[in-house]
Amino acid sequence: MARVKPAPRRGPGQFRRRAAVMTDVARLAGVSYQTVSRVLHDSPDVKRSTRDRVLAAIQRLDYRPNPVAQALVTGRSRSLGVVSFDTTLYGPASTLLGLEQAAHDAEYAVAIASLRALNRATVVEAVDRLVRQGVDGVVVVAPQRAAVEALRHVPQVVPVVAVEAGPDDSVPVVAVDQFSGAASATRHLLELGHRTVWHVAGPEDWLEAEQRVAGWKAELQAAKAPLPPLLRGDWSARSGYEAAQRLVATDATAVFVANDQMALGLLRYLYEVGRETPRTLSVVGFDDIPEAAYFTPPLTTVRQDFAEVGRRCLRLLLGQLERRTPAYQRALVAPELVVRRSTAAAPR
Amino acid sequence: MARVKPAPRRGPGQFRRRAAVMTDVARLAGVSYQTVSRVLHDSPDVKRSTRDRVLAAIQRLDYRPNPVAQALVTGRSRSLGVVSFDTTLYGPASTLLGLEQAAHDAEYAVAIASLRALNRATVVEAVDRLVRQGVDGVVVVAPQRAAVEALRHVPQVVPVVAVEAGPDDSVPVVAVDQFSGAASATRHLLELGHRTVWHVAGPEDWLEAEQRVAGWKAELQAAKAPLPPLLRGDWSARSGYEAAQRLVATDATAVFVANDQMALGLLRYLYEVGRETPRTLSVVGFDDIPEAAYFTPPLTTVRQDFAEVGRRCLRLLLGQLERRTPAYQRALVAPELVVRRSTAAAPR
DNA sequence: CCTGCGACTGTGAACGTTCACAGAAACGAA
DNA sequence: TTCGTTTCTGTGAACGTTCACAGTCGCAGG
Repeated sequence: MARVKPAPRRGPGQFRRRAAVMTDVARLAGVSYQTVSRVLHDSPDVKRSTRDRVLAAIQRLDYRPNPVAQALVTGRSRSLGVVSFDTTLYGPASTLLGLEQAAHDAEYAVAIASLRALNRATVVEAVDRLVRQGVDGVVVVAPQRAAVEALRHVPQVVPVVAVEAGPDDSVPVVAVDQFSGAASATRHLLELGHRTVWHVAGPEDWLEAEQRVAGWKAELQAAKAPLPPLLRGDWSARSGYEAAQRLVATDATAVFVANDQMALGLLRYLYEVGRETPRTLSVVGFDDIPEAAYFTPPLTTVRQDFAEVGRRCLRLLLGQLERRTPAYQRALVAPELVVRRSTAAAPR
Repeated sequence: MARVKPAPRRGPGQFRRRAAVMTDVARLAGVSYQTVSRVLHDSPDVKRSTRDRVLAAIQRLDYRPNPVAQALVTGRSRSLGVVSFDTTLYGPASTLLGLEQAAHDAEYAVAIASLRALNRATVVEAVDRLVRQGVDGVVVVAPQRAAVEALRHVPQVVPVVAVEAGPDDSVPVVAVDQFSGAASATRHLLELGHRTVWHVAGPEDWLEAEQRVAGWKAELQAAKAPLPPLLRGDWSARSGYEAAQRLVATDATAVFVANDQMALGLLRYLYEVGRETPRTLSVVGFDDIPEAAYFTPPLTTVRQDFAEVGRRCLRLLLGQLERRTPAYQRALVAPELVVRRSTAAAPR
């Protein structure tokens, strides 16, 4: 609980009045700097009265230890690096947010490095940059195959955990269970009586996209439903719009779209050509972006708890940091189907 | 250009092989650490041959200066702090991204601090946290009145610049010109022959919302159009949906909505009640989120160049950093009207 | 009265840099 | 030869902490 100080009003141009350091506190309290340090780390062997004097001096001078100096001597900075690809997308942005808040609670600082392009070199460079900056651990939020691939080539000088990295064991991973999410979306449509379910997938190099494809396929197989050809998009609304053009030429009555943006584009096309949703075609999305409830019609979708993903990442990282040994684990966060009005019973 | 090194494959559990430090380089090159330091800062007075030897040693040992040590001794960390409120929103997320990339180009690291709640105490605490962490400057991306208000109470130990802070002079500000954006949206509708334009505003405590209201009002006045009552939302699609309910009870033929999400909700309601857009009601949004082009109908909106905002912030901050004196300036980024299909000539 | 021990406190060095200065070569000029 | 310059290079201290150790003090036991 950092106390908020009363904000000395100063004229312009006067930055950086020298802050109190440990020796200042020591002098004021009439002890050595070491004793101050001991009080700070509440070491048991400081006499009660001494501790109180030191504490008073700290208060009086508004002393706060210099984290840079601490980092230099301990080799630990209490800071984490996050490398991410496009934090403008809802998923990565939410994960980053969850992570930052979890880190804050654990008193860790967060530094970011965003990638302009995604490939081995950029990922390695970004991690390297963060490590040199002195972070204690790195989280890579880059759910593309290329990122995971790149992770294998990141020198392991510091613990690394990946987010949404698919089934790869080279690094600990935290992910939403895309497979089960896709399966439940598919199952929902099947249970509404649709003979089968089409799928508009995300780009092949995105592991989440592939996991969703797998979940969809597995569920169809389990239900012995025919497997329609796969349609591909690139996550954008535009690509959903285009997928819809192909879709309306088929006898599809239900489609599971790999994210909400594409579902939006698809809905848009359906509307343009007068195909009523959900009467003639049921649509399920994925992500549950805040706008999904206001699509036309409100979108049935699969919600991912990104904040939880952030928290789990931190937990994994901290775990590694403490025992100084990498934990090859996977943490899976369960997604949740949110039924709205874009899905209905199959037409007959 | 950080060279990417070949990634030594190491077994699990072996973090942190000691990295080379300056004395290692010095020893290998047969010079003193000071000479190495000089080469690093390319000081003119190092003999050519010595420089080459040092450079070779640096290369050989893959030496990189330790930024923590540098920060300790120079008092500068080449890092920036960004405090932001909700980076899940498109605007803040894009600004953050632009900022990070600009910082990266200037070889500055970026640390983030996100606020869970927005008030004086949280803003002050966040800035304070970043400063203690050792950042050289802080950017506050929190376009609410409370944030700006809070900024006045932030101890000025370090340069601070605000994003979208409205017309307040206590701190340098970078902002998109909301006023002119709103004016051009309004003008567009007026030029289509609408008698007047309604407005669904954002929350009162958001300065951008107020600026947009002002721009809208000014344009109506300039055109001597009647001023309809103001409708308020909270940026969410839900609130746009609710505003629409009030709107359809009026004779409005054109509405300027303060952001795209609310416009989406509004569009949704209009559709539900069978009010055709744009035939009976023209709608303009604000932001141009990536999905806007896929709304039903594709949304006419005002695009904000957030990346540019990020770049300008950095420039301002760096300026202050160099001349050690705060610059009370405002940098205004021009927005751009993007006409799509949600606007049409007034019905007659 | 000394010794030993626990409780507490202080000192010196280290972390990896930069800064301010001092020192050594090299070289031409007196 | 000696000196003064110029050019280059090295030394010591500092930044603000922590770590490992070495005190000092009071008091009980022999």
